Amino acid sequence: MSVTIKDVARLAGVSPATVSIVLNGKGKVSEETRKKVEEAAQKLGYRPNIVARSLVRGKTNTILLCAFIKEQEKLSAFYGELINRLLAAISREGYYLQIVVKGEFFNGHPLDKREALLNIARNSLFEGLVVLSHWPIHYSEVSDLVKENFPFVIVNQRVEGEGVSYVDIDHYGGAKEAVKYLIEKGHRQIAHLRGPREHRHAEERYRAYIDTLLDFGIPIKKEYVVEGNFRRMSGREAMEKLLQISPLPTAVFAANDKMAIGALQVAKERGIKIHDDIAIVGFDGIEAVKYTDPPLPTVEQPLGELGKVAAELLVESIKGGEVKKIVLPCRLTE
Amino acid sequence: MSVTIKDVARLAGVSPATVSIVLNGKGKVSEETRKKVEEAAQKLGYRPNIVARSLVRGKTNTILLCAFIKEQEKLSAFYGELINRLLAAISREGYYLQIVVKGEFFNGHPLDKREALLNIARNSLFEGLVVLSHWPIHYSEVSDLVKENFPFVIVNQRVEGEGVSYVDIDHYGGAKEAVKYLIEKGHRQIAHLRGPREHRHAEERYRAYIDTLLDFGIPIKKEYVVEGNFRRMSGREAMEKLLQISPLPTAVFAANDKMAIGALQVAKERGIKIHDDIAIVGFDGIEAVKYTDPPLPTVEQPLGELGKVAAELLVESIKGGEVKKIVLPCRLTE
DNA sequence: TTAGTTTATTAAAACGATTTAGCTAAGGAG
DNA sequence: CTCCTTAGCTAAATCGTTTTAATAAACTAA
Repeated sequence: MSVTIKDVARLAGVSPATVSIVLNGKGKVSEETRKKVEEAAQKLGYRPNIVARSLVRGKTNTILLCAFIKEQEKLSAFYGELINRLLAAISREGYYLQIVVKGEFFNGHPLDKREALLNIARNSLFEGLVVLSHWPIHYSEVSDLVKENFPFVIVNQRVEGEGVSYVDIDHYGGAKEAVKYLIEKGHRQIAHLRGPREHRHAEERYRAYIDTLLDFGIPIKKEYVVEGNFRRMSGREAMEKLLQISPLPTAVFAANDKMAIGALQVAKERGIKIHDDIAIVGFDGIEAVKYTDPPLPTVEQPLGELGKVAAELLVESIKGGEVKKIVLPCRLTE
Repeated sequence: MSVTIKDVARLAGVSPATVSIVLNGKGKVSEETRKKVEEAAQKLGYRPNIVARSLVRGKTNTILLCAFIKEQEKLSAFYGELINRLLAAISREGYYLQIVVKGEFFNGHPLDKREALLNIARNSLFEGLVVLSHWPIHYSEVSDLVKENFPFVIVNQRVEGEGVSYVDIDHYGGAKEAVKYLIEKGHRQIAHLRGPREHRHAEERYRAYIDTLLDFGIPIKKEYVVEGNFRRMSGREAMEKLLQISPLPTAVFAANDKMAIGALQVAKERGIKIHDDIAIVGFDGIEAVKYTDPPLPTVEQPLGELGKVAAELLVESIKGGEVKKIVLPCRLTE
């Protein structure tokens, strides 16, 4: 079938061992045999079988990205940038990337949280594991990995405890920036269009909203906080509720960009001038807010950075370095 | 180190062969040994080493996605949906996905077009190859794959000739839809904001623009065609040029959404009413056009479908089925 | 009883590389 | 001349499975 090291050896008139030595550049060989081997390999178009190499070396140089995200969610719409940078960073270190998404098939059956991590690790196929999750992860779900000393890094969640590396985004800090920005623009009647209660990020952004108002001595108005579900339509509905309150808020901090866009649409339909009458600021940094009229300020999540740092942490962990817990700041863009 | 089949065999008091037979469900074993083996495997938490299995079986069940795209481009911004569906479809068939992007490292050195395809194929690591490319691919670049009978499918480009499967999008047809839509709305002064000359898709969309006008007996005005580079800013510049022409066009067909958005912005700044004074329609179906004011009609590229069909073609090809050339229609959404 | 068949199990080969340990020949030191 | 070193090469073991062919035991049929 395909060309093996034996074929090269035969053609070059040497042993397979010699071929291996020449092609891997280890050990000593005479200039003459080196040439013979290289020519033979060239002529036959020989490529080493990576599987065989992996078996004997005991490593595949592949890392696995396990994405636990909602089905409907596009892995890439949001995490595309993350994957790009992750891929770039690990490929530079000589690793390959394999991706598996929750609900999809791995080793025969659909990947689901519990069973997966440990099995995959034990599988011994991968050098390391990147765990990207939308839902909080409990220490017990990764303690086996820690025990086996299997390199992994958690992305987008924080898991305290020994032996765990993670990189997460500072939603609290980012949200504080957003609210501060509005306050510094002179707003005092600031509403918050919050995300679902069960969503950790929504909760953090909400906390930041409350804390920042308190920091500046601005009284909290309960009716200024309306809950949405992160989708545009819920932003519309929430905005409609807000517009019935008097005094009208002069600013809205939306917990994500989609809801901010919904709010903007309703406001415009009512003839309310964005920025002048009501300021709106979102969160996430999706592309669409650049193209609304007017464009909306937003708190940009450093998703690319997330991928890059995840790669760095993982590679360090593979090399036996220490685990690290990193929280990346986000910044507000207008 | 890790648990091997020998460990299981020893604990169960049988030979490794028996363990393999039990765990793979082939061959006959007594109920008694089956139990012993299963218990031992369970107890030790045994997982077969996939690398070893792959070596002996001669297949890794992994397919490789080779993305030849521009560096700055986000693999995922545009192709996210594609990858999602591709991944879903192949994982259902029991295959894993590995991704490598142009410019990133593969097997030691940065992946670049020529060398790559054949080498990778010969590598024997992968069951099949999905080639996603932004640039036209010449038959000679894949003829080696054809010769070696290595399963592959080309996505986003058309390569005529024997032994080649591809799935592409009907840019010409989609663009025709767009122009027809404008004509049916009563427009006769239709401008075209075309993409760069060297870009195949831009060229096809341009051809469709010309052909459709001719079909309807509408005279072509050379000055109504302005070239941009697919970026928003060039859409702005082009629109500014168009607005100096008299008679003013009453409609603009932009070769992509970003340019359409740029055009929209300029028009709005000049106080021109979109739809009433000037209709604009874009191409691509990016999310942002849903949130402009007003939202723009666009020709949606079925990127998810592209991924799904690619997977189907590839799997069929792996199974020894015949090659197919498929062109997917796009549809206009308002 | 004997030959033939079926059943349950396993020894050993294979997959294709890498790596270890050893061998030969040549060169150098005494 | 002998001993030691070194350079250059290779035979054979190894990685962890799967699979083939063989074996032993048990059962069937005549």
